[in-house]
Amino acid sequence: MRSRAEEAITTPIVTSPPRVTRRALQADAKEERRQRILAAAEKVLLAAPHREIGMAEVAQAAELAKGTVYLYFPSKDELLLALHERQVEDLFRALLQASEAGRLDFEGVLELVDRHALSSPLYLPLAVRCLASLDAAVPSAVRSAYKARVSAHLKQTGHALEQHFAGLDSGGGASLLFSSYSLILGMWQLLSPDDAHPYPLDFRRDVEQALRALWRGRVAPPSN
Amino acid sequence: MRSRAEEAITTPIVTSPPRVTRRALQADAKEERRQRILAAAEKVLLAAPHREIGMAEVAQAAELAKGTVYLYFPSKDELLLALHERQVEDLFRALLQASEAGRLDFEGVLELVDRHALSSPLYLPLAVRCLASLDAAVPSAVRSAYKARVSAHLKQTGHALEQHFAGLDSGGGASLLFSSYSLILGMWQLLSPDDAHPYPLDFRRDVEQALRALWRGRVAPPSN
Amino acid sequence: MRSRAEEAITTPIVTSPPRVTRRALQADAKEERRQRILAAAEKVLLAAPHREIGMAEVAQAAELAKGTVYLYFPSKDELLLALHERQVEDLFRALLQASEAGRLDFEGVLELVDRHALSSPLYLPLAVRCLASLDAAVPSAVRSAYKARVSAHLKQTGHALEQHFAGLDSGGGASLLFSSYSLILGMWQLLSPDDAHPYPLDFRRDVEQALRALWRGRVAPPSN
Amino acid sequence: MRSRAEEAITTPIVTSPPRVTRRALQADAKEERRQRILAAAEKVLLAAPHREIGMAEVAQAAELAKGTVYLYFPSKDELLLALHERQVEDLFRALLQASEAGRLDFEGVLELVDRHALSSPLYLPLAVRCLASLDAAVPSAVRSAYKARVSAHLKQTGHALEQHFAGLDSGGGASLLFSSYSLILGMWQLLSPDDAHPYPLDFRRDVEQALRALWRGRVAPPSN
DNA sequence: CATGAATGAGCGTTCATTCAT
DNA sequence: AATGAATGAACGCTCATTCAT
Repeated sequence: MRSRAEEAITTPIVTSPPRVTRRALQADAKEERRQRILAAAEKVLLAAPHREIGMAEVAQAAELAKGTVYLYFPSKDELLLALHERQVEDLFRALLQASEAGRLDFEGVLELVDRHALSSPLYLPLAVRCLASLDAAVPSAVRSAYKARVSAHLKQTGHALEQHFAGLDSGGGASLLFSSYSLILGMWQLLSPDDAHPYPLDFRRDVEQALRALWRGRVAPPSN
Repeated sequence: MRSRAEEAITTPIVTSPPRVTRRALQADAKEERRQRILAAAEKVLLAAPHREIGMAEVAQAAELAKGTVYLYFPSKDELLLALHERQVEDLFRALLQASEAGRLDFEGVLELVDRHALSSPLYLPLAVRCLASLDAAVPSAVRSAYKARVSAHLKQTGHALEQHFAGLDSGGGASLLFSSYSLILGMWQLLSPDDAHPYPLDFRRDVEQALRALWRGRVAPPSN
Repeated sequence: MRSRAEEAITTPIVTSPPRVTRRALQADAKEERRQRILAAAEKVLLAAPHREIGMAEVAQAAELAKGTVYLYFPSKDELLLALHERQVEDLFRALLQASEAGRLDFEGVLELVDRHALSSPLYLPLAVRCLASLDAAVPSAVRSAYKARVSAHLKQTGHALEQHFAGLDSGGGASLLFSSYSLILGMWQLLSPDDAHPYPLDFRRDVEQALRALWRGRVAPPSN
Repeated sequence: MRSRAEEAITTPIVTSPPRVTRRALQADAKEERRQRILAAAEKVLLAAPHREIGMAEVAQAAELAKGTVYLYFPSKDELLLALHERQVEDLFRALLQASEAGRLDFEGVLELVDRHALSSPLYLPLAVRCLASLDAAVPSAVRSAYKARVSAHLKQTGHALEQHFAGLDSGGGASLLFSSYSLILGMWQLLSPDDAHPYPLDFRRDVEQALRALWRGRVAPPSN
């Protein structure tokens, strides 16, 4: 590593930009790179949602060297976890927006879940893969932080849900969301991994039916 | 083949074999050896339910050579699948017995599910692992056969379930079992993979709560 | 193993056949089995002349157990060598017959070589395979015996050849046969191993051309 | 990149790198490493020309990790093929040089063939091994490219040969070279694989005799 | 003689990660 | 910060041969 003195010599001219701005710019650039890598991983994964992808592929798709990827993500598992979390947050964001628009009823939630997860060729395979690696390969600090963030989303959206359904007591919203999510995850694993039955055939319908029952058992019976 | 008389002469005293049969020539001895390998795999897996085990470990635990294991199972994935299926069948068998004893209500099912799956350190991790490998690594013929067997169990137990709950129409029993199973599988993945929260703490309770809601939404409301 | 006394008891009736005949019958039966195994190996090999075959395949094709094959051939290499030698002897036998019929000129030899080796999908691949294993995997005693037998054939046929060509001195016939054989073997390896150029296209023609030159260089110029 | 001045400061005394470059970053360094691996393979092979070598041995001999070898050669078969081709090219290069020096008569060719192939403990065993694996284990694109390169060499040297021998028509040179090569390859397999008769005894003499006949049959009779 | 279950050494290849440049 | 060459542990599977039955 080069000493400060050296640096002063080799970068003699560019002195100007104020510290804060510079840092901010760098931070922006860094975040941009991160997103670019995630986008690359997503692209690669979309081409073959089931196959386990390699870091070389991701790096190539991001037009970066393999080593560079490791400057932004400490491991493959955490890279994939970050991608997964981005998708989770997209879903929660959509749910919150629906909540603000007063459309957080069963149909509204189902539609968003369908759009973000059920119909995405990526969401559920990636979710399963990441959950499997969570405790085997991810440092516990990272795992805990991830779980805490998801919990917070869950709690927040759960609260919103409780506004819409009188039958839900405090915490009941988060709990309902959680079990709904579990249900979807489990059903996908039991139904989807089959080339004979491509994705959306019965899966969408079966999930809807089960979710409807689950919600009916929790809150005042929905339309059905 | 030697006559009984001869046998009496040449093996005069020792009636039962002094040691475990070294070679499995009869069909039942072969089945026994198969089970022994499965037991060995189970033992190895129990020591570290999360880690991916190797065939060498299994062979060693079974006191057999690596190649011998491959006489009984064509691949690691199919060995694990067989182990998983054995556990699945144990559960279904227990459910059928409960059905015959007229105890196939929610509490009865929950208790059996708890005993066989929730409380087993093996069942759910193995289930997830096998489901993940089902389409990636298992020949489609084997996959289809496995699915068909499980479907048959599901249908049979579903029918039995429909006897107990007037609210279930034909096929509703299997469907309810299926979504219950999905729910458990999903919740396990979301909750369990954490060394900080060892298995049975909240998991059991949360699963019960969610299952109860699911069933309540499907059939005449259970006790709760 | 059973004692003589036991044998006397368990095979009480069949006493008659004279020793010699019996041995001869057994020897015949044994030889028949040997040939049957060789035929099975040939059949398997014909199905895929390039692939390395397994003893299990041979045993199955011979409708015998794997272990039984080892009662007749001490190893896979020697089994294949025996098969190869049988083909070599077929060729030599045909050459001798041609010699006795006075047709051991170039055209006659070429025709027989073509029929037995060039046109056979088995001969040359097997020859190369066996030659490769000769010193690596075959006991030296077996190797020497094989070489001696082939040398004898070579010498005998060489002598016959010398009758037809005044230009050949003593030993020249065997030498010419030997180099002809080498030429064919080498050309096959350089030309054949290609899916793009299936066997008989140019190979036959090129071999003939080269052989003709070789013979022309040795003896009084042949017809061409 | 650091300026010369800087370098002078940070690495004040030692001018040339004290040890072999650890990383091959430049194209020529990469080529050098490729050659080093080939040299290592050659060394290992020389120790036991018949035995099938392993990549681990090659890597160890090259003082590299096993994985590194795979950065330069996609498979063992292609590594060996590259080594073989290097030897083939050495031979063709020598033939061309002889041609330019006007010494491409029979004696000249024989001497070069002797030096490069017959007397090398490596050349012919490796040639046979590579020819055997060419269609079984090498991607067809690689195979075709290899064959094309050898064909080009053959054609070029064949043309040169035709200058020296009036009796050779167009294409006759390549054809003569080709059959000569076949003859050598075949004779080596028939004669050499024997520990009782180490290489150079009769082999050299027999090859010469056969080649002489082959050439005599093609062109104006050489001295003999 | 016949069987076929059991053996176990042997190996090429991948790929996440590191670190010299 | 960026690169990409180097690393090396990890592993499932085959199959010729043996030998208990």
